Amino acid sequence: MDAIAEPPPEEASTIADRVFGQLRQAIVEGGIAPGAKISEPEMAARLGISRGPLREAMRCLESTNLVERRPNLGARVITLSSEQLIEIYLIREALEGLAARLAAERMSAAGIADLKELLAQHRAEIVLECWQAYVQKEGDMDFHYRIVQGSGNQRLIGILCDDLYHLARMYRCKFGMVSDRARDALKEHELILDAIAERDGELAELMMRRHIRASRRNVERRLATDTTTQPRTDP
Amino acid sequence: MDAIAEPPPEEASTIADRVFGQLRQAIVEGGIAPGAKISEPEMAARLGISRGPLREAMRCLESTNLVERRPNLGARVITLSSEQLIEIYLIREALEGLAARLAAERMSAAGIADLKELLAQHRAEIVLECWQAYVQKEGDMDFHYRIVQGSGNQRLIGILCDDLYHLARMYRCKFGMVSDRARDALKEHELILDAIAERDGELAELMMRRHIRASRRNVERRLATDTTTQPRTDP
DNA sequence: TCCATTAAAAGTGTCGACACTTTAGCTAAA
DNA sequence: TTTAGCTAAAGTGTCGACACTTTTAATGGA
Repeated sequence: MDAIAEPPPEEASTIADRVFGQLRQAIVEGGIAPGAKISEPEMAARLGISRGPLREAMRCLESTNLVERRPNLGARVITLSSEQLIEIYLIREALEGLAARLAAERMSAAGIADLKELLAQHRAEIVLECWQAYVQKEGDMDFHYRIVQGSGNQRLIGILCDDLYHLARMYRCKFGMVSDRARDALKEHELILDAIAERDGELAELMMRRHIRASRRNVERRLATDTTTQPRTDP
Repeated sequence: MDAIAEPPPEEASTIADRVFGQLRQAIVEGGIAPGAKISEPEMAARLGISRGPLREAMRCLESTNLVERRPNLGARVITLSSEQLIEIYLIREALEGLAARLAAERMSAAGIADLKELLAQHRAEIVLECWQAYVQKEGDMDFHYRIVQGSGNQRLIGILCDDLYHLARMYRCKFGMVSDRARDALKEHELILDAIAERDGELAELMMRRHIRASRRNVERRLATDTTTQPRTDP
């Protein structure tokens, strides 16, 4: 198996940066299993680079909480627990609520129009019966991603888009999340966008928090009852 | 001048980790000026190490947003703007509000007792007329730090204690913040702690958000009127 | 057979050296 | 004098090699 993808079209000017992106993608999408040890000589050989840039990339992965490193013992991909997933939902509720409020105040009219188009497209997909794909595929994250971008708060964008969203995606790839909440989620997205379009920051924040809270409770319910959503423990 | 402190008592087992801590402290406390370029050969020589571990430490500093690195151009300490300071306050309001709510639900009785003692000590200091020191010295941050720790949310702790608090301290070292809000802040702290002690998460969150909002507005007011709090632009 | 000791192998941490890029300074022409 | 081009210096990015630590395997004794 070839767990690490080829250098993506947009080439980073330095090997360490490129490898960081490659490894992050491989980890998030499951190409490198959670808990797996990453041997520096082996990985460097597989990537055709030396250990120097690889170690720099590993440091970045450690800083973004995708690998855990212990001195003299090496690095392992983090393992996913349902507790950590809930932790992330709680943080997202707080931060994306803020993002929605700021987006309502500062997002450009063009950005809002784009989002309306995106939601229209999602609505069409749901009607076409392939609606399971809505939340499952990156449609949901795409919506959230754009609102965070629209907040204009660079540090907020960094925390959510550079760190938490990759983790959230990792969970989605690991647990086979097939959401039954697509219709509700789309409706909630529309309410959020309406509030943003009317520049009602207070309402946008309230709606976003309620939306993420509903997602979290949905996950909590599944975790409590459905054993198939437990993380697989690959040998 | 010797901008970089000696290895702190608690020795990290690897050079890169230790140097990361040293450089972070030097940057936060102003030993290395904002905007200053960090030359790898020069810094490595000053620290008596080679460039390998230094580069790893720089990568970590970049991940924590304390330095900005551009390929082939080197790394510079970030510059502080009042806009970014406000960004941080907004994020803290959201996240520490969450932390206060979780702390009210999960903090140990012993932890609450310790906090009460801390506030009593702060109250005594204020009465002793050296009350300017309260917010200025790390007393304020100490209180916030413990509440975040009390939340038990590991990822929340990481975001606030590993990243944002160092930035906040950097701002405090740079702008000569002599707060006139010590008495108000202490009162607010007491209200927050009361809510936590009564396990009233909703109220604790509300009070914490209000407290941080008040701090932000205080800063905004100063930034608007007082030119002495503008960041110094060292040559 | 089982456990302790020990030697070898693998792996991480660190260093010095080299290639390529960027910058600074200098020369020369307009 | 100014500016364009060129050259040398400095700096970053990358690599291979070595030292020390951890793990594995083997050997020996009980």
